[in-house]
Amino acid sequence: MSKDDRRQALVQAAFNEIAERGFEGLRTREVAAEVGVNIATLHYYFPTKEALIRGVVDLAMERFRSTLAPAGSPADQLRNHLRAVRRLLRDEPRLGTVMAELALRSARDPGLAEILRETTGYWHRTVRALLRHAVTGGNLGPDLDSDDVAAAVIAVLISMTLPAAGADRADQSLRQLERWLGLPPATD
Amino acid sequence: MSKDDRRQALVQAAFNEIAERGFEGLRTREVAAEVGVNIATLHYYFPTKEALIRGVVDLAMERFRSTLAPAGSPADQLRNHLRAVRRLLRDEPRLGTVMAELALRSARDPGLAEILRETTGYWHRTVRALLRHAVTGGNLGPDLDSDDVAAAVIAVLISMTLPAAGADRADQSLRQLERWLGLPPATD
Amino acid sequence: MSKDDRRQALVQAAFNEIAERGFEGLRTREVAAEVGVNIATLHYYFPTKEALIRGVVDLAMERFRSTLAPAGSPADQLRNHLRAVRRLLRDEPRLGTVMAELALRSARDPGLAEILRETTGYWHRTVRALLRHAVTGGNLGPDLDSDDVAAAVIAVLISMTLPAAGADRADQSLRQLERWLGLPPATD
Amino acid sequence: MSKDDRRQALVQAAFNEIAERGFEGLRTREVAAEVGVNIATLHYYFPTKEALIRGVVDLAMERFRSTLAPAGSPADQLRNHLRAVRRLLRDEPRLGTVMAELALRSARDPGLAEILRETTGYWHRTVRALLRHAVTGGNLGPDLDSDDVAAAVIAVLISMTLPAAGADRADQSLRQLERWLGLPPATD
DNA sequence: AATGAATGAGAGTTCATTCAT
DNA sequence: AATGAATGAACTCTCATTCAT
Repeated sequence: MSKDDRRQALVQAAFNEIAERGFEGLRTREVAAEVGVNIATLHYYFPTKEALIRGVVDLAMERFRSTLAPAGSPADQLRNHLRAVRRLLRDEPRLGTVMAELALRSARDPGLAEILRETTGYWHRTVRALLRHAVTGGNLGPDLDSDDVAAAVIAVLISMTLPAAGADRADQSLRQLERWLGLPPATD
Repeated sequence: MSKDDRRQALVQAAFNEIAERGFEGLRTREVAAEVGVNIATLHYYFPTKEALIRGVVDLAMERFRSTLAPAGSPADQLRNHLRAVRRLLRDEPRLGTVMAELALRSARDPGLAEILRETTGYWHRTVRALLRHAVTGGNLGPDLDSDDVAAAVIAVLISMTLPAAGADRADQSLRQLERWLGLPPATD
Repeated sequence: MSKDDRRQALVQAAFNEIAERGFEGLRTREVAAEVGVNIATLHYYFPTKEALIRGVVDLAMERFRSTLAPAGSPADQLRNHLRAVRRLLRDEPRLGTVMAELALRSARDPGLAEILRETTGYWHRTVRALLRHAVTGGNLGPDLDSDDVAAAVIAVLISMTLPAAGADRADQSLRQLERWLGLPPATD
Repeated sequence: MSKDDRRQALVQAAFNEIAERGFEGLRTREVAAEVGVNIATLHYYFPTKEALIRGVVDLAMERFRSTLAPAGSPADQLRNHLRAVRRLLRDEPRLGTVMAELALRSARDPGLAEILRETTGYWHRTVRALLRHAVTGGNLGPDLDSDDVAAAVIAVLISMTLPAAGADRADQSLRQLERWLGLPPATD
């Protein structure tokens, strides 16, 4: 197993632990055990627990950002984006959980806060661009190309990372969002 | 200081600690110190850390539920509710943080999950009732009285408990929500 | 309840706790709870845990010493003594347990060691006197009136306070002792 | 120092602590300090205090059982056994104390009770066999080959683990036991 | 005579981190 | 590159004791 593979395995294990036990329950020994290596080996790859967490942040950000890439014909990109995010959070609920954990932690971690701010900003600009394309293409009313709409879209998607509402609520709110955007509701 | 006051002081201190350091950083000694009592005194009031956390759950739920009570004339109740929640989370950002922490923790704590499920259910029914009143009163189009709309409203409000978006984004998304609901945007 | 009765109730409760959990598990709060009084009340009667233990020592010694008093006709006193001790330990196994606990503790408690030394000495002299009477009365061979025999008798009886051997072993050893002493074996 | 040596050192230190302070006064930190390691190191070898105590049980049982092995010509084995046990308890009084502590604890610890029951049973059978050999060899009257005699022998020896009687009493009772068994009294 | 409230000291246990090998 | 062994610091929780009432 290459050095990089092992690094990734450790990060992935830490990711899983955070998803299942929260930062509250994250134990480096558990992470090492999950990968089947000694705790000292973990510290060989990541000098501190914090460094390991940085690795998890990078992993989560990368996974999420790869979903943001516009896909499909311009006319469909907005609807595809909503569906892609919903599918991501449904198929990989751990990612949503970890991102929510990171969001809460960012209040005490300026470096993390900056990273999330950048990602959120990029996401906002992406959604805004999708709105613009949809308006331009005649698929959306012109009043829907605004920061406020982008923020609302993102708000609904972000709320899906918290388990409070439940999966059904997530579907309902997303459906309504699509109605407000004038998109035919998703059915998958 | 009465026994009940001290209990409340301890719960409040734990609440503050969770808001500032997360469950990850909650330390009973810190809670006791914040109230100015010995750690043994804390255990005199709450036999275990978990019991103290239960106290925090009760406090958070009570604070939040007291905001749900409809206020103002029926025609204004929906708009008032949105504003009340936004104001609550703006004036008391700790409550939002704690509730998000609780939401994440509920994935590992069935008892807590049940409590949140109940509160969310109650909230949903409340919003749904407000929508119905608004439709009945002619302030809202009839298609807006649905579980989907209630879920969307709640989703936007819930997203405000996570710091990821930032205060500005919260305002934007709420303003757009009010537009979609046909309510004049809040200005305070 | 008179002051003295309450004192006695506390001592008895402590006695029971020692018998059931050993000094290892003796908790003043548990003692107070067993009597139904506040822990502070216990400290009103016994300023320290050690003082309470002294009370238990007195109680145990008194109970045991009252068994030592010769009973029956001189010819039967030796056999009666053996039977009385055996019956005491069978009917009140807690007393044996507590006395063994005290014996072990005496290694670290000179005051207690002195008390046990006195009691043991008194017991030894008592048994020795019983042996002498039996010899004088012609019920025992003259070689059985000695410190060695008294010590052996007491050794067998003391061993019955430890649960290691089991009740059957206690009966067996006592029966053999009676044989060696030329007493008809006990049958009850 | 090998891993096994350190384990043994910790067990031996715990053994010493129990002998000197009883289970009542057994403190893991003290045990670690006696060996000169950190308290966390102790928990590296023994996850819990109870596991450490199990180690002490094993040590005590092994030490005691190794004394039970018959030694010398068959004609002398019984006398040698008595002398060996007496010498063991005299030279290593801690072993007697620890075994008495274990005996008392066995009342609250079924696992320990089973271990002691086994050891006592084995001891009983051993003594019984020695009695049989002595009778067969003509060194003992035939009536002395019985469970009752074995039980009496063991009772006298067990009583020596309790300090109540004192060393002199132990010698006296053992001497008398040897007389009853028809063995010339020990003189060492 | 009795108690509720409070505490200092210390218990067993955990955990991220280090270091010699 | 990897590990077994070790640790300092800190954690939750306990307990005998005190004190104002």
